[in-house]
Parts: sequence; C-alpha cells; structure tokens
Amino acid sequence: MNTNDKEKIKKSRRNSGAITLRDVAKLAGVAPITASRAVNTPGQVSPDVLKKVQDAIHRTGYVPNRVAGGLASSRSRLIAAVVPSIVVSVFVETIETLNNTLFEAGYQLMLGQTGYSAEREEALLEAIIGRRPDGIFLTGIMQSSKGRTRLLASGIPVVETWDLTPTPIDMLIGFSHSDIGREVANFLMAKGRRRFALVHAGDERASRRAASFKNTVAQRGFREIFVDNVGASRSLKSGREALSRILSQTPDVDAIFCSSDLLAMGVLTEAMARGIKVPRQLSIVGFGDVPYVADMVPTLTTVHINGSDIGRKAAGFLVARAQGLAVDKPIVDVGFAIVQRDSA
Amino acid sequence: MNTNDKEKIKKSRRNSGAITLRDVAKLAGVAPITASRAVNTPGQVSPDVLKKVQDAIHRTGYVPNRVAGGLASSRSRLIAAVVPSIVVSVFVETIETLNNTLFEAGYQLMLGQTGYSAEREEALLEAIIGRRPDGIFLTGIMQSSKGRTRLLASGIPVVETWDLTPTPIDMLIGFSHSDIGREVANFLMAKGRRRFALVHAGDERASRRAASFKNTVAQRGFREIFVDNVGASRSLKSGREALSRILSQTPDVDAIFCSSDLLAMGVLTEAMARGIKVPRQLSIVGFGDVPYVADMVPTLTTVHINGSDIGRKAAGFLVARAQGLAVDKPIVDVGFAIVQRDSA
DNA sequence: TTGAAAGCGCTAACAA
DNA sequence: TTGTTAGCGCTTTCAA
Repeated sequence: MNTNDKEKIKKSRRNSGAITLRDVAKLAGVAPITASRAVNTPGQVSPDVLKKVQDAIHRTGYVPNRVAGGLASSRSRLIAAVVPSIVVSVFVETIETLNNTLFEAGYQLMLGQTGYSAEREEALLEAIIGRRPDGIFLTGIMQSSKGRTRLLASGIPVVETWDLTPTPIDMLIGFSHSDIGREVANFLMAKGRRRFALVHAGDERASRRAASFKNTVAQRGFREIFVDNVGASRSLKSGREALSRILSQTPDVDAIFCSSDLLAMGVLTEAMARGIKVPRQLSIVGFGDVPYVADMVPTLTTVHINGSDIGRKAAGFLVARAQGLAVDKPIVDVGFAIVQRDSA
Repeated sequence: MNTNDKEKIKKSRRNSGAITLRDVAKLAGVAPITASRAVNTPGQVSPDVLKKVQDAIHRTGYVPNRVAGGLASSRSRLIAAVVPSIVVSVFVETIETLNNTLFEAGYQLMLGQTGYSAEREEALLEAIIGRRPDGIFLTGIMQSSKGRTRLLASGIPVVETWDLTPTPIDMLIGFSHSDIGREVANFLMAKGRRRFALVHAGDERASRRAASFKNTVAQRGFREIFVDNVGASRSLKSGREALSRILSQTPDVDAIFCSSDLLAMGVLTEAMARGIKVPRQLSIVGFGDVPYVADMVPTLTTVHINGSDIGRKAAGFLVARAQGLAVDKPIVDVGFAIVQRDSA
C-alpha cells in the first residue's frame, strides 16, 4: 500500500488500525456494501467493480474481520467440540476428521476438553455458548440436566456422539455400549473361555460396557468375575498393573476385556513378560482399534469404532443445520465390530 | 423468566431473539453499561446494583455474547493453534496442555490442522487472521515468507515452537533438530555401533534430524548409511516395512534411528518377528517419548521432548502478550534428552 | 458510582 | 447492479 492510499483512509478514535472493508471500499470508489458483495457474493457485482475491489484488497492486504461479520449476520462459522481429552487416542481420529471436514466447508473448530470433569464441562459450556458457535459437537450424551437445558435454550444445533439415547438434545451419532459389552462376552464364551476379568477406566461409558459384559456372563451361570477399575490412569502401565492384581486374585483367569486398546496393550505386555501364552492361556480384547494395534505382535483383538465416520457425519449434520437445512434422520447408530486378531 | 419479564424486552427487526445485556439492564432498571460493569468488573458497582443485575441475569439465563464483546473491545479471548496433525501423537500432549492452560486463563482454543501441506497452511492462516485471535501458536517455524509477512502485518502475537531459528516472527519455544541428529549418532557410536540406517517421515524437521545424523556419522568415517523415507505414512506398519527394506539392502545393520516412536515401534516389532535380538544385534532409537514406550517390552530408547512444557510456556507467553504485558526472554530452547532404555 | 453517546466492522433490509 | 440506513451486542470515551 503506498502513501497515497494511506491518506485516503479515515482515522477514528477507536479503530484498531487494521484495514477495514470501509477502507477498501473508499479506495475502490464504491460503497462498503458493494465491496462486501464483491468479497462474499462476487456474482452479484459487475466485473468492473469486482476488479476495482479486488485491486484495492490486494493493495491493502485486507483480511475480512469475521468477528464483525459474524456479529452482523449471526453466523459465526465456528463449531465447538467438547472432548474428554485428546490424549485419549480413541477420540483423536474423530476430532481430526471433524476438523478437516469442517474446514473444507469454511468452518473453524473450537476445541474444549473436560478432562472427564462435570464441573469443568459446565464452565466449558458457558464459554462455548458465549461465543455463539453455529454448532456444538459433544463427545457422549449430555448427562447434566442443567447442561441440557442451557444447550436447548441457546438454540444452537447440537450433535451428541459416541453413545445412544432415546432422548438426545438434538442430533445423535453413536453406538451402544451395552451391546458391546454383551457381544464381547458372547464372543469370548463362544471361544470356550470361562474365567473372565474386566479392566476398565473410571468413566461412565466404560463402566456401562463392563456392566453389560458382567451381566451377560452371569446370566450364563459363570462365577463372579474380577473387575479392576483403574480410575483415571488410562496408561499402558496401569494395564500391566491391573493384570498383576487380577492374577493375584484369580490366577486361572482365561479372558480379559479392557476398556481401551492401551490398557489391553498393557495387559498383553505384562502377560508376555510373565510368559503367559496369548491367546492360548489368556484371551485379551481391547476397545477402540487405534491404528497400530493391527500391526503389533501379537495383533490385538478389539472392538472397532469408526471414529472418522463419526467425525465426518457430525460435520455434515452441523454444517447442514448451520445453513438452515433440515437434517434427514439426525439419529444414527454407526455400530461397532469385533475385530478378531491374534490376542483372542 | 416469567411473562412479565418478557414484555419488558424490546423487539427489533434484526435481533436474534437471544437475551442481551440490554434486556438484563432494563429488567434491573439500570443502564446497559452499568449491567456490563456488574458482569465484568463487579468491584466498580454498588452492592445494591450488583444484586439487581445478578438477579436479572439469573431470571433470564443471560449468557454474554463474546463475539460482540470482542468486536467492541478488540480482544477476542481466542487463541489459534496450527498443528500438522493431531493423529501424530507427539503433538497431542502439547495441544492438550496448551488448551488446558489457556482455558484456566479464560481463553478458548481454535484448532487448525495443515496436514503438512503448505497450501492448506496458507488457507488456514487466512481463516485464522480473519478471526482476529489474541494470539497464534504455530507448530514449527513459519517457512513461507508470504506467511511470515501476513502474520507480521496482522500484529497478532505469534509463538513458533518445536524448532529453533535465529529469526523468529515473534516468540519462540523449541529445540534443535540438528543437535538431536548429532547427539543420537554420537550416542550410538559410543555404544560401538557401526552400520547405521535411518527411517524417517517426509517432513522437513525429520529430514533435518536425519541429515545431521548422517553428517555426524560420515565425519567419523563410517560408510554411507541407508536412509529410508516413508513419506506421509507415519504408521507402525511403515516402520515394519522400512526394516524389511533396510535388511534387504544392508543385512548387517546394527543401529537404526527413527523419526518417531511409532516408526521405531514398527522397526522393533519387525525385528522381533524376525528373531533379531534387540539391542544385542540391533539398536533402535525413536523420537518423541510418547507415554507408553516406557512400559513396553522391550522399553524403547528414544529422544524425549517435553511437549507439555512447550504447551504451558506457549500459553503463558500468549496470554501475557494478549494482556499487553511484555514477555521477558521470549525465545526459549527447551532442549531434549536421550532416554536410554532397553532398545539401545 | 452511574450514564449518554458513539462506535467496533460488518451485513440485513429496503430502496432506487 | 448499486447504495442508504440501521442495526448486530457490546465496550470505550467522556461527562456528570
């Protein structure tokens, strides 16, 4: 931008110093709204004007202020995502795909982590609603009724994921945790296993899978199974320690279902370190099917969740809603699959 | 909110229907600016007024519109982060800590992924600057001079990370990739290794570590080493395949440095599958020190990067700058450490 | 301690 | 196709 251009730009007491659409319009010799149209809906503007505006933009290095645009149009082009944690790798693929799909459609992602804390979730919700995003992605079902009420009152499209419920706030993309527990139990029983144990983290969905597994096994008359809750420590190490505890209580255990692949890898590692043959003496099943477990030795039998698919579908739903379209069938069960590999 | 309250709220042609500060003020019987002060700087308001405003907020369920506030005050309380990808687990801890630290300080994180693509990075930058965030976190050094110019012109505080340069855009928190290559080479040579190979992904920083490793080894007169570039496929599987290729070219290889822990796990897995003794016949060194590699069998020797520390420091810098404070020593070398475990 | 006025930078609504 | 006007919901500035 040359000095001559600069002089044409009006100063005001409060302006932030950045180039505005008004500056561009003045330089191009048109009204601000015309410059706005040249930027946003170039088809509505004559080629002549379009060129003048584009020139002015180029000369000034103008970058539209989306905050102001968002305020004026009530469309922020922002989507908020709430995740327990991104170090829990099972959620990462969903967020990656959600983010990429949204970006292609011209939306930005705001990321919030609850750390599995209800209190934190509430603060996050307040912060999110305050930004007036065009949509909200939730990992899991919103349990707190206060949270549900706030979301409903905000009028912002919401997609709950990673679980099923008959009463979603709005849209839903998930799968059944109790079905998973039952199916894994059936799978292991069909393999002739009889002495079961569970290793799970202390979150509600993992507990639900565990409870369903336990019920299914109990219904078939097997003896009480050992349940090891590792709480918040979702590491490979806690999987190793869990197996140690299990073996000291029930040395004849022959099948273990873990609430994550990482815990399962821990159990597997400890088993190998102790010379326990997997799967001959002990079957191990994980959850999540994170990429590398298919290529380890031995490969891990696990429950596959299509995280990418959830992210992509959620992005599609939210973008459609943001654009005022009705979403057809906004409740989707994406299911799961038990992927049989070496460890069970 | 009861019907009586509702009637007091003025309707306008354009308003979005949500409760505004103006509604709250009217209900409380004060001016909007007074209600604003009651919300943001309660100390500046009499207890009596404070109570009336809080009551009105409670009755209406008012949530402040941060978009409008941001526009008026030129402080968005938004920080943008640019990452190559979050499925590359080495970046996840940094983002998690960055996000959590920012949230504590009242800031939200906007996440953008480049997928290691320059073109994508440019589009991302445009989208980010358009939101006028109070700060920008970059993974790596901004290589493109166009990008540097835009960032500089935007006036937004920037922290580049994960690398060092004598000419950062603004602030910098990183470590030296060429030092890492050199030190790992020295480490392996000191262990008496002579036949080296490299497995690295096709990004610039990994290539720099590899080049430095290669130089160091060459300076000591060892023969040309085999370099396997796996390109964009940073999986355990590509590590396994890389070892196969290396062995077919140089069967007597006795040390391999990988550009990520996941690739190293792949090499390790393939070695074990082939009955190659690690570390007796083959030393393997990874990069990143992601949590679980310390608890596998065998444990992985790797280069530790304190990702959490980078995230926390970056958040500190950005928040300080956003609040108009000067940042003391905004260029930090966080270093690295070779963590010796079983695999080398 | 409280308030009136005037924006922040943009777009919806209406008009020509 | 282009422009005028009046906001979006909040905060800065200045005044009382």
